[in-house]
Amino acid sequence: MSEEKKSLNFIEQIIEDDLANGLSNDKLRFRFPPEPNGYLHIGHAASICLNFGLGLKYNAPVNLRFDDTNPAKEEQEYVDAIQQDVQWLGFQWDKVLYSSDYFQQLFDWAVELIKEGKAYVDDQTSEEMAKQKGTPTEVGTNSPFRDRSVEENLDLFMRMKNGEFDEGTHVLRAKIDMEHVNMHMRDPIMYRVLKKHHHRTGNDWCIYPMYDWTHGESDYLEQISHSICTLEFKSHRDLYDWYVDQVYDTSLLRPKQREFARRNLSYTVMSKRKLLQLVEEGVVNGWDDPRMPTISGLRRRGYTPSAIRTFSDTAGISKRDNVTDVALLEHCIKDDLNKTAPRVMAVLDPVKVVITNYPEDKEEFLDANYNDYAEGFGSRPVPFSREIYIEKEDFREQANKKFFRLKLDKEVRLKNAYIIKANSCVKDENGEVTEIHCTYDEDSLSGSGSEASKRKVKGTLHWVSVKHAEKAEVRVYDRLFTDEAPDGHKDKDFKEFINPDSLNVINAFVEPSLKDAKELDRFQFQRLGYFCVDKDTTESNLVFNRTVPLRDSWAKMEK
RNA sequence: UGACCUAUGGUGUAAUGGUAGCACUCCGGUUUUUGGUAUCGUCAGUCAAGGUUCGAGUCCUUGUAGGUCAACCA
Repeated sequence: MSEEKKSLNFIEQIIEDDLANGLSNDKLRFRFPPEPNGYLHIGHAASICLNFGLGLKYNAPVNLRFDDTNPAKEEQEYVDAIQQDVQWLGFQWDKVLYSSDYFQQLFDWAVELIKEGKAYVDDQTSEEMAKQKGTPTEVGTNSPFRDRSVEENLDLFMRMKNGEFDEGTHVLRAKIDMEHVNMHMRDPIMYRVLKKHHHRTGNDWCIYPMYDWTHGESDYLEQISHSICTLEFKSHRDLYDWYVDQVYDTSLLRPKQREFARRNLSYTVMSKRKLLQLVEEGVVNGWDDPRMPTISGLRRRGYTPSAIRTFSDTAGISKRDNVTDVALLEHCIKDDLNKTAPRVMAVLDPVKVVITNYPEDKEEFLDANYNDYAEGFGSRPVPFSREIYIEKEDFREQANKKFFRLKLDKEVRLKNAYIIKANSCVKDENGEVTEIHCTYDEDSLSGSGSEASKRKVKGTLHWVSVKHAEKAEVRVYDRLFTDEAPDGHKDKDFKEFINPDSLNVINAFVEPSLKDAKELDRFQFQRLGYFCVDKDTTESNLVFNRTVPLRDSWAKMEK
């Protein structure tokens, strides 16, 4: 066995360097810090796989920490969904924690900062403060309240905490440097008044800490060694370090923030705000609509955790902007399902075939493997009778040699059954073929071992017996957007690129063995693609989602 | 007219001063009772210009292009 040397990504490189410089392996600790204000998507999966993957690689704990400092947007529903998604992806956290666990500690530290003259209460409006903030190219100016006495600041901050002030009237600010080249260092807000009910702390607080003040301190409290986030937080790093330095005890580990590029996928959008918009405006049917790039949407669509993990690993991480081809994601799920999904037969666009030399009331149950090319899948009986359905596109009255499906006077193999020959067809007033009359070769049954069964016939078709067929609703999905980067246009709104045909609902016929299939059972519909049972399935209505179609070289040739 | 980050085939990523590799996509061959799978192969890349070096995708300089930063969001 040759040991394949796998190169390290740049985050692993940083960790290896830290280890080489004396950080002991047992100090390694990571966290995944979602804000519970929306559902997780495939971009988050990159972060989840990265952080939990590092935990696995270095045998280090990984916390799931909800960054819940803004009660105006956050809800328990999201907390629950996020936990479910992380677990479904196959990862095990060390602890579930909440930034809100640290509200008291954060408050106490804030009081210390005030006492040290490093924080002050500002009474201005946000507009006034924005004006003083300057711009990236112009320095800011000091607030008139910047030099209040410690006593006054302490008194005001207590009154903020006690609910004496209305929202928007007072904030606590760190006193850093209004002329700093990094705007985040220009006296950032630490606390604002928010008289909102919090999903965990209820009405205990009416002041809430801001992200920057909370995040680094939370990392420090949990002794996170490497706090990994996305690139847009790069310029927050100065502040992160400044805040940590205010409370840092040198006997403890000092966490460090490092940033990587968020993962984008072609033909979709990845911002929570935009996804929420699609949900709220009814473009899709909820966060778990199978067209959504959310984890729950992909799950419902039929994706497996393993495929998503493989995708994340294969796509890798770096620090440059990217748009990963959705074909890579599709490749990962096809590759997984090809190895795991049983093969069954379903006809999505049926036309009736009558086998004229097959007895009227005869029926047979043919043994059909769930997978002809792999062990362990077993088989099931598939009913055959005089009338069957095949796909409309699998028949042509006449066609050239390249079309090796059913055509008049030519033969094809019916998968798991007999070789048939088309003799004639019936058409309606529009010239549409409504029925095809065939004869079958009685000795040609698949697997019978007879001479006739071994005959080489170019085409093989899938089919379903008419009188045994189960009706099923099949939801055929296409990409949600027609543009590769729908939100990459400065002059156009992403919604202008919504694909009007992203959902096609079909009344199909499936083989009877599928009658008892359960939610999330995954199958390959022979020659068509991979499908899974949707949660909308009821006793009387079987519903399948098309996860992804099979590669179709014939369709490409036809173009 | 600032600071910071990033530039490698169509896409995503390796190469840690020493043969530019892998995966996906595309295209073609072989196999095939799925026009699937498998397998073999083709096309295709270091942003530019200087410099350092025996040797530069990698280091330096200067450009160019893209991105980020001015929420009481995270």
